[in-house]
Amino acid sequence: MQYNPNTLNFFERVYEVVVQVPYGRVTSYGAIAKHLGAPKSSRMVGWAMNAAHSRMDVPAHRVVNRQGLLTGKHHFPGSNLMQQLLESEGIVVKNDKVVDFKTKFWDPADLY
DNA sequence: ACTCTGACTATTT
DNA sequence: CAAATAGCCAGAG
Repeated sequence: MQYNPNTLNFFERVYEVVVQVPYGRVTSYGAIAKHLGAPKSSRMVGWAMNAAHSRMDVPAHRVVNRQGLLTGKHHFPGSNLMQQLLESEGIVVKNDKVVDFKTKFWDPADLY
């Protein structure tokens, strides 16, 4: 189902994907963007996360960059809340990077 | 309508 | 391996 990259619900679509990230798993901005049919709009996904602050149902802490780096940790309250949230889910974070990211990585396509 | 910005990514130095 | 570069596109002023 190819989405039409209209500005319509771009954020909403991002949220829909992010909320589906299973407990103890993480995904990347690029993967989400690609799933939305706009692989070049990974930055928009990050931007959407920024707006997702109002959405408490959006686990933004489960979204990291392609290297498993917690690039958005500075956008969370506190200094290391993002990492703590991840670790509380069983994710091992070292040096702001998800250990075994390859294994913990979850792709929206995995649902199908 | 225009310009600036950014929670990215791939490629190159 | 770290830093710089370029492409990318939608939101905000």
